[in-house]
Amino acid sequence: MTARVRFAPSPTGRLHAGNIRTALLNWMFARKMSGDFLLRLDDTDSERSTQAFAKGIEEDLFWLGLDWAQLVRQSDRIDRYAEAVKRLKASGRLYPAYETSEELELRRKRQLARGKPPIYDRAALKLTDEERERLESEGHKAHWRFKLESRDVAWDDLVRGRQHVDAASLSDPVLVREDGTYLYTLPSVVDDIDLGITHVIRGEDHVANTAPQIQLFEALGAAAPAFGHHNLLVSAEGQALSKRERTLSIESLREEGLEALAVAIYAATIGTSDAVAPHASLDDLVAAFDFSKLSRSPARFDPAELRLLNAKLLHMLPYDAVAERLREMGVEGNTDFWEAVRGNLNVLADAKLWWRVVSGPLDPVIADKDLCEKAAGLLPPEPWDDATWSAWSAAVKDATGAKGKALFQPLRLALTGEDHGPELKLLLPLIGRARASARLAGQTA
RNA sequence: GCCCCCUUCGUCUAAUGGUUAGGACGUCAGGUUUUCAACCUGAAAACAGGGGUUCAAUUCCCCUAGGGGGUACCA
Repeated sequence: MTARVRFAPSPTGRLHAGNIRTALLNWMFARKMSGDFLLRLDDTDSERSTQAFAKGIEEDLFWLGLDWAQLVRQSDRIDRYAEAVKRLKASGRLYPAYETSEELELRRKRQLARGKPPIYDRAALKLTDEERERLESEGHKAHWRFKLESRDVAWDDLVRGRQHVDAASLSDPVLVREDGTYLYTLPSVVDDIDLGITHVIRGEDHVANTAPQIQLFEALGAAAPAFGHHNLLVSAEGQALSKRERTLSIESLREEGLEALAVAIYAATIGTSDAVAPHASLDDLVAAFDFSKLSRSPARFDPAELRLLNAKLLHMLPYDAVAERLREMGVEGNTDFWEAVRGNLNVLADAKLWWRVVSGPLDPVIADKDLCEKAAGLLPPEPWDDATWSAWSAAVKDATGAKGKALFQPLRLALTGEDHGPELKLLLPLIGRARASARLAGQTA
């Protein structure tokens, strides 16, 4: 049996770091098993779901390099859910209830105050036919609850090992609202059955959901898939990742200019025993991937650490990997240029700065006028290569008596306008004699 | 309130009833670059606290503290 997994975000916002960790884990598992990775948009909540968010999610995944074999929208599958409801009603597992949510909330608070677990008391189950009819005739509409079997539900979790949840400690989940719309649990299970999902890989926040869902799979006559619940991400400060955490949206990380690969490696690798380190591609990560490497405690998502990884990744990337994107940003340098400057980049767009340094125009900074003038006079004729710099700078040293920092800083400042950067040995031939000469004279070039 | 999970260098983690508790990132130092960055080498740096069990506990048990998750007509 080939593995089939799914990533099922609800399009009620853009993807954030925590979401893509789930997506990545699913995708990598599918890759490793040569299985299918499906994208399922859980858009049954028509109030909060939007087309724009759905589009955004697809964009984010595409950017990260996660491709899906199939895209499914729950809003297209309402008929299937209705059919499942019919079957559950027929088998007596779904029962109507008439409490309002305000009423239920009040009841929960009372139970809590008395130190009791806030579990639904199944009052609706005790309603007689007459009482139900009266409620209906008074205009009350029913919502429908799934009647749980009071027993221990166990499964072998892919990451957490043997898990037990006592269904008796859970409320019977509402599956259908008064207005006929469905709550997460039902569509999710129906889809997993219809789509032949073999492994459900999701965040730890779903552990308790798994028990009712396993019962639902069984009530619908299907075998439950395998489950794996990964650790969640927390902020750099160690606090829970808020769903509104704008700074950690994938969109914002992309806008910051970070590499998709760095973001993916970071999100997939923190909280595992694999080192957070650059890899040439996502596939390099797949080979080493294993659920047993996931920690069971929350991992910190630290943007500062991600930026460091991004820089390290850039430093090892070959020219071919970035050539097209460099051209798109107007950087026409070739391999020589790339290899000279990549070690000084934090984000790829920094290459634009160094491209301007080698191709102009640029305002030089003249820190030592006398030295620069003498240096200009000593510039050898072209052609230049990477031996030119040391010969020339030695000549300048002899002529001026300047050495060390006093020699190199003024030259760097004049030639590049910056007080730091790639080796001048490599930069100088790229800048060329004409520009170097002009800049040493304080002219924009 | 109750239930579940977790706690090892600053961070992500490895291992183990007896170890100099290992690695990676960061930090610091040195080297290289007659400058800076990049790069190379090295160093400092941890078993949350308290009780047990044991010849021996970071490892097993209990308690406390802290963190995370759940307890929805959210997903």
